This record gives sequence, C-alpha cells and structure tokens, in this order.
Amino acid sequence: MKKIVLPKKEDFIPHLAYDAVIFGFNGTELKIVVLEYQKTNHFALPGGFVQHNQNLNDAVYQGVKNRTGLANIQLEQCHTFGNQKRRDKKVLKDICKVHDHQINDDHWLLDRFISVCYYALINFEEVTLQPDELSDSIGWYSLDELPELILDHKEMVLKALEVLQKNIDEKLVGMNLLPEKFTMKDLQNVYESILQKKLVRTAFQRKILAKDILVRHEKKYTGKAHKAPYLYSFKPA
Amino acid sequence: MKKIVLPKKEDFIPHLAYDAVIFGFNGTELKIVVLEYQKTNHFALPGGFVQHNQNLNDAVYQGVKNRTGLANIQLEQCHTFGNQKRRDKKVLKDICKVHDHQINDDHWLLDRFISVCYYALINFEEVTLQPDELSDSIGWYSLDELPELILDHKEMVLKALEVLQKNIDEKLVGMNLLPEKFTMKDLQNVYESILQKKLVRTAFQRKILAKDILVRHEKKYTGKAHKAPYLYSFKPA
DNA sequence: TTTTTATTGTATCGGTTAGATACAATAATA
DNA sequence: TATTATTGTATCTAACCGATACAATAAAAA
Repeated sequence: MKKIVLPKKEDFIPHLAYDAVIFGFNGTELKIVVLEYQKTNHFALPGGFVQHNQNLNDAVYQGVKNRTGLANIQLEQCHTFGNQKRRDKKVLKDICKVHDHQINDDHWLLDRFISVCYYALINFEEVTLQPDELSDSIGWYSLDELPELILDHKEMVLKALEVLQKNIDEKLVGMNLLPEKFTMKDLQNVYESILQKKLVRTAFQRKILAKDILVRHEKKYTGKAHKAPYLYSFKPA
Repeated sequence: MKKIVLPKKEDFIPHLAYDAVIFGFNGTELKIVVLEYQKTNHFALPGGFVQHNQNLNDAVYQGVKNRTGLANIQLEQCHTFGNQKRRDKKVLKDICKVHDHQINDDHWLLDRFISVCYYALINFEEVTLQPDELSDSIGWYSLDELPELILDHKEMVLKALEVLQKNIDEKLVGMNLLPEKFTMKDLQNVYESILQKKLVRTAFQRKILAKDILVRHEKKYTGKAHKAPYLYSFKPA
C-alpha cells in the first residue's frame, strides 16, 4: 500500500474546508463526481483545504482543476455548512489504517470543520478524472445511484442541485455541460435532468429561442429515419 | 476610556467570522444595523466569531439576538467571503489605541479571516440596539446613506440585498419587517424598498390577495380625508 | 419509386398573469 | 353638500405557457 502524506497543519487554515459538487452531463443523465477513499468504503465529494495566503475561490478552483484536468469551469458557491457535529474521526482513521499510517487523536484533520460547498458545471466529455493522494477511486455517479456519502455530503449534493435549479436560466449561457454544438433536444435533456421533471417540448423550444441567445448552425444527420434537428451554439458574449 | 477585553483565541475557531446584515423597516424605508467602533471612525456590520463547540447558525443567532434583544429572527445565509485580502490590521489597532489596550502584531484577530455573511429580518419597532464591548455606537442606516464600511462589508450588504430580493416571495410569510397588523400599502412599501423599484398598486394588491396568505381585519382610520384601508395580518401556518 | 415512420420546427387556441385604465366607495375636510 | 385623496375591484390588453395540430423531412420499408 502506497505511503500517504497528510496535508500539513501549518500550510492550511484550520477547521476550514471546501467541498465541490461537480456536475457533468453524459448526453442522457446528470452525473456528479464522487471519490472513494481506497478500500475504506467511505465515499465523499471532492474537497480540500485553503492555504493561508490563498483566496477561498482559488482554492476550490485549483482543487476542481486538479481532479478534472479542466481549466474552463463554472464555479458557484452554494452554502456553508457549519454544524458543530461535522466531524467523523472514523473516516480519516480508516484511511490511515489502510495505508499503515500512524495518526494521533489530536491531529488537526480530526477536528471539527466548517465547509464551504460549491458546485461546478463541466464538460463531461473533456474530463479525465484524477484520483488524488488519499483516494484511488474517483468516478461519475448519477444522482439516484449515489453511494452513501460521509458526513453531510449528501445534504451538500441536494443543496447544490437546489441552487443550480434556481439559477438554471442565468447559468444557461456559458453552461459547460454541453459540447460546443448541440441540438435543442440535448439542451432540453440538460434542463430536464437538472430540474428533474419533464418539460413540454414545444414550449421549451419557443422559450429558449425567444431568449435570442442561440446561433443556429447546420443540421445534424443522425442516420435515424426522421427529420434532422438543427445544431445550435450559444451566442458569444 | 473603558477597558476592553478582546475575545480569547482559545475560545473561538481561528480565521472564521460571521457578519450579519440586519434589515428593519421603519414604515417608510429599509434600514440596516451598522455599528461604529468607538471614536475610530470605523463602521462595520455586526459580526462575531464561532466557538469550538457551537453551530455556525447558533453563533449568528446569538450574536444578532445580543445586539437586537430579539429572539424572533428570520436568519438566512447569503454568502461566504474568503478573499485572502480580508484583513485590515489598522481597524483593530485603532480600536485598541482608543482603549489604551496593548496588542501584539501576531494577535489572532489580526489574521486573515473568512466570513460567512447572513441577513436577518427583524421588527424595527421591537428593537433596542445594544452596543457591545468594542463598539459604543450602533444604529440604523438607510441603504443610500451608509457610511463607508470596513473591509468588504459594503459588498456583503449588496449581496444580502440581492439574496433577499430573490427570496422575497418565499420569505413573505413570517417576514418580521412589519408589525402584526398592516395595510396593503405598508406591505407594498416593504416590497418596493427591498426591490428598489416602484410596483403597480392594483397589480400588487391582486397578486398578494391571490396568494391567499392574508387575513383581513378591521379598517384603519388614519384621520386622513379618504377611504380607510383594511388592516391585514399573515394567516397563521 | 413510393410509402411509412419518427422527429423536428412552427403556428394556433385557450387559460393565466401583469400592466394600464377606469371607476365606485369612502373618510375627512372645505 | 361638495371636494379631495386614497382604496378596492373590475375590465381591457399584451405576454406567456400548455396543449394541440400539422407540415417538413431523413431514412427505412414496401
């Protein structure tokens, strides 16, 4: 088992963490990134800590970038979780045990943490997920097939989804969930998987076109026996 | 000058603060609570720190309660401000100077802080503002007459207002900004001062009544030469 | 080549909502 | 009793959404 190095106390602001709900769209379904701490059966959102001379936003951006390999990320803060019960010594202890690592009971990572939750929208196709030091398994999970998550991470996912649902119309332009060119059906699928409900096709198309934010391109011939849909892209700002 | 006692490092989570944008409505205008650190000309939002064994929400609730004397407060988290530049040694040093208090350059309160911003809606009439240890001036300021605030507190005010504007319809019931009974005009004034725009009287009245959340009571005779408006209260949940 | 099938793009109808306007009701004053 | 300012409500119209209809069309089937 690979030797691990825990983040050093003096490098980071104590008691403060961030966690990210990273949304991607695989063409059909909305997925989020979940990592598993090696062989511990503990699943968690990707997160991290903030350095003393680092902006909170930059810390999150770096963390998401390192895990996804992407630089073009739409990040948004959702909520800060500050319940005093936000600690679970077992998780870190299990991780250390698996790696044969000694850890003291007063280690700073075992303290109570306040965590700032963000969501990110990224292009599913461009991502190659990178496990980090402590987690060797990282993957996409659909919302209705999430494993049990540590601490209040499940609550974070729900909060992130709620905020995303509220912001969906403003976040539409520059939404990174789709490739450059997409069909109206693709966009509707994104909306439906975020809002978790069916939308009326004709009304959706009318509403989106009325926003005047799309450019229409050539048709997309899928080989299917029906009219080919147009491809669209977002109008440049 | 009264001797001051600074919060002790060991009691609180370091690098973490909260600040509150406390909204009240004086019948005409939306106001917020701002405090001045005695004779320093530094104005700030009421804020504080989180104890090691205290929920973040509870810390904010306690802080607002102590300053306003109210227990019935609608609190909502807006945003967490984590810019690395969030520090201004001059403020605390000025405060200490005024109080003839010695402070070391490495005092924990001079560190960089992450602050979680909340907004609160309270009943203006029921409040008696309490200055705390460090501030002996505390008062209501209208949004367009705010003094210059320390750090990014002005940004916090704008963020709080923005979040409140977004939530206005959901926060309507149990909104503490009005007394028990109020006229439709009062309610419209609250809306207009939060949204910072004029609303159409007839449409507003129709919309609110359609929500079916108000109980109509007796008329309110103001002594003015015109029809007396009805008084309303929110339907109990 | 023609017919069939599934889907797309758009138009139209009816119901709901908001702004604009109108107007009756009314409390106090002139 | 007439006047004044405001309130409560109704009506007209424009904008928007769901529902429905239907023509256009890409490819397969006949």
